[in-house]
Amino acid sequence: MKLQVYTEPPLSVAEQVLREAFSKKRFVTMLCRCSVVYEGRSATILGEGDRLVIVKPDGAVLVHRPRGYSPVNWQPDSQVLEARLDEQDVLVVRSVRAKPREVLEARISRVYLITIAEGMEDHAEFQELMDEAEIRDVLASHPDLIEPGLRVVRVEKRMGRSGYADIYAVDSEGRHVIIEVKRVTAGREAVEQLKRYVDTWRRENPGAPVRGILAAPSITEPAARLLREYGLEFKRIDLKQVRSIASRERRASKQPSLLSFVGRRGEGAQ
Amino acid sequence: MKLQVYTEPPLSVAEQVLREAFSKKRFVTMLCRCSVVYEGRSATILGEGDRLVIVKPDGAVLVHRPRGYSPVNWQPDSQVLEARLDEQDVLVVRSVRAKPREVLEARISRVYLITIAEGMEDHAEFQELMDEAEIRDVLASHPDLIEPGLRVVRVEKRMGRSGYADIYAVDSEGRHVIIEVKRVTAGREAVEQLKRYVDTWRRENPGAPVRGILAAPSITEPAARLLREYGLEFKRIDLKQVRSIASRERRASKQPSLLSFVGRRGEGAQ
DNA sequence: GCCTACATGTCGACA
DNA sequence: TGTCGACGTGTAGGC
Repeated sequence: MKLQVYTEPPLSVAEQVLREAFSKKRFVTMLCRCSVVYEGRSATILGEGDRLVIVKPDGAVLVHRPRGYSPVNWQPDSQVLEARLDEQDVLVVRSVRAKPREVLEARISRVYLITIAEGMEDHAEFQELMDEAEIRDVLASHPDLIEPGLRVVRVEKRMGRSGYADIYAVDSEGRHVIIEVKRVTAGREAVEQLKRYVDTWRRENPGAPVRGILAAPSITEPAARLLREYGLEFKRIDLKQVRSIASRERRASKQPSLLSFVGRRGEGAQ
Repeated sequence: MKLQVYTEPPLSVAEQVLREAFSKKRFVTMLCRCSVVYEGRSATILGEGDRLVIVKPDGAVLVHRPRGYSPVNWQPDSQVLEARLDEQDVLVVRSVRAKPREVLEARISRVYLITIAEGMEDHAEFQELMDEAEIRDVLASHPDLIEPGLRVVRVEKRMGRSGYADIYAVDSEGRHVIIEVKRVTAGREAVEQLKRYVDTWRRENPGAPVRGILAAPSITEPAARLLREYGLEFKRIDLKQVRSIASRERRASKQPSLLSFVGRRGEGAQ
């Protein structure tokens, strides 16, 4: 990786440096004093202050204030990147995104530092464990975790136009069961989602008995109330248990090497 | 703002620099080669590659890959920040968040650049224009945009436990009208939200006629179908019109200076 | 390209 | 603190 560093460059120098960096699609970070104007789906104005501005090779732009996780302004990607000196000796960095049409402008009055990185190498795989799909798969292959005697018919079953039911099964008494899985506390929205699937199923299978089960580590009180109102059911999922099954089955089937990383420290979220 | 820049520091130097920066709550950016392990609400593993690591004074941590808007790993805030040299001469940066308990570890094999910023000054106001609240207020003060003869009774009316209806009004025939406002294309979720409010209202006012109107710039086909099914209505909102009214009224009432920024360039979304 | 649902979503407001 | 809803949500996946 090659790196260029410019400390306190005059704005005219910064302008040239940024232009070249943008055209050559470098990875740019800039500590500067700037104000920001954005207009697109919404519109925002941010007064002057010290910020970190990041411009990535793919045109992603991030403006970070000294605090917080979220960028105050950004562009997920941009097609046009410009740097120019304004009439009043302000360095204007302008980023335009085509669809939706969005414009972001940082008006920079002072540059503390610019770094230009060329040839950042990053081809590593990103592995996510315990996302909803994995929980769903564990439950599908161990339906007893939900209810004894449950027989899984299908995972990710399309429910007409309503979307996909996570698990579609038949219970010990032959009733159809639609199961919606959530990896976090289920709120009202999860209940509505399950309700939609059950309604769709009922419409397409008039008269046939069907149950709806919301499977999640927990549920909010209002959501539980709504669930009862709709005649649906809740099944608490023990994430620890699911985790241990998932990691065991991953160990048995997939890349055992990577997994050794996990579980070495920390005992997981409570 | 005071700035320290370290180019290609040995890991032992980087360790000391980071420790001091963390303890003194500096704003840190680091270009480095690292792998990342995260465990908390979920768990992830990221192999080695060149990344930008940001640590903010409040403990926010961001790890950015060369592409894309989203950080690949992060910590919205953290209570514990450590830097230490591992047995195998790897610089480990560990960030622990208390609630929920989440741990992020970057294992750094090489440091290209560290910058430590002290005293970043950023007290500027962030102004958002045309968020849902502003659209709602414009519609509330100009109900004719929704329907002639509409009389607004209340804005942000609490609907039992269901949440808040954006606008609560009475139409020209004396029927109650519940209006849900959306800033963007309304999907199924918006329809269900409105339905919930209308249902709640009906339960608390049995027999009284009530209408539900979804006011949005557009609506997805499935959502429109669902809306009809529920006996609710859709009213298309002309964002341009709302925008011009909002900016006119802002100009008349509030800070006219800031507003001069907006509208100078760009003609709005798409 | 539309639509749906997930996300370590984050964040703010309010009961 | 719990719960809810907005967000310029971003992002992946299906059709």
